[in-house]
Amino acid sequence: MSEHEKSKTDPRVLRTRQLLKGALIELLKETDIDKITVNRIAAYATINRVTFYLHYRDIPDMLEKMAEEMAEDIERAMSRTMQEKQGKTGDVVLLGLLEHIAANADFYKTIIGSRRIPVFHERLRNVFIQKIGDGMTDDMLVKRGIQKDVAVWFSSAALLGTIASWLRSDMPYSPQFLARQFALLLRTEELQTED
Amino acid sequence: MSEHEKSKTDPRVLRTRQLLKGALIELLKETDIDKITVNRIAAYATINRVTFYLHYRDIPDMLEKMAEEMAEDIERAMSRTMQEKQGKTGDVVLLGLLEHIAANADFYKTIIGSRRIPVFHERLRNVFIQKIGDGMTDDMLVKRGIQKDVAVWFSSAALLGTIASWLRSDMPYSPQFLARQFALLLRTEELQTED
DNA sequence: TCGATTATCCGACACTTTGTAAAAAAAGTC
DNA sequence: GACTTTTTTTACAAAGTGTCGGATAATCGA
Repeated sequence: MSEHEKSKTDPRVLRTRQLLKGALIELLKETDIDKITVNRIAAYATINRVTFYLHYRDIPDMLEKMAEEMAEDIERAMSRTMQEKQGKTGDVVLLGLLEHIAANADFYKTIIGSRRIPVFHERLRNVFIQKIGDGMTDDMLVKRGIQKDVAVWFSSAALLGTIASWLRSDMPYSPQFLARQFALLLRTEELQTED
Repeated sequence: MSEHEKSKTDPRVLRTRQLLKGALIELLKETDIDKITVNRIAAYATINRVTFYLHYRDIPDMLEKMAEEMAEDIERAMSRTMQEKQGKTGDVVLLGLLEHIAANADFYKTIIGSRRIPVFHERLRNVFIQKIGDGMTDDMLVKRGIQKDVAVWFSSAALLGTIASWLRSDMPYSPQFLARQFALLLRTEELQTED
């Protein structure tokens, strides 16, 4: 999906990791995570099984590293739209996020849409929690009697879960529409315009 | 946690399953799910390993059955408060749900608070999706320009995720307080006072 | 281009886990 | 106490795991 290791890295390790990660993604499309073994990943990637252990400790370790890369991609996508369309706040970041996911739908559908790989959800939720926590001013909540941490839990879970459901049902709505729905449901607009 | 098999069932199978389920819960408190084997469950439960296979196909199957039992408990807890305090709608069900979880916090903290066992989240989300979908009237949303399925995705994910975070941080708020926070965040109140 | 370095492949090893089988022992039912 | 059902015991084949050491191949630097 993206080039994380720039130059300097031996092209052989690049190729190997690409093949292994690609193999895992493909296997995840047809098989449950529990049934996936190092054997099968290596076989699908046409890489020797021993070579796998030169790059990852085990499958959970591999998933963690892939989740980390995903988080970097996501954060990059969000900060990019921040720079492009400065002035507007939250909504634009959200739109950029959804557009990035839609653009790589094939990838995200398998790892986020799938219900059985918690690492990616976990990692993504942390990104959301941080972003949302940063963007949430106290006075937005206090006057409504809402506790900040509860609001952060709530919003990040809602965001993550809605995206997952959206992916699972093959994205019947456009990123623009969904971003608008979020705004309505979280009533960010009224809070911004009011008093 | 609760007695699902009433009489009629051989006390030996009751005892065995209780021991096995208890062992799994205990192991989940100290070990990651990936590291738990049938061997260790049986050993902890002081049950022969072969006996495990007389009750469950494998560990995922065992988790599924436990998730199903949890769902029954949850639904029972919700419909119970429905009967007790008739008249009031949504909020009371929510309160009953949170109180039930708080009462069995030890159990729910390990299976819902834990980030690594998707089955329970999955099963619980389905309960929420159904309940919320049933209780949501179209005109509650249409006039706000919100799509129903999006609202259901959003609310159930928010509910599930917030409960998970609440459990993870050792329930710093009372069920009453949290139920109120939900009402504020979902602005169900304004919607209920109408018609 | 050549030599040095580094990554991958190959065969092999000990170990754990899995799921199943058949028969004996134990516990529950009537 | 006889009968049924569950659990235990022992055993087995198959598969997966993680790690060697050495051979082979690809890459890098000069």
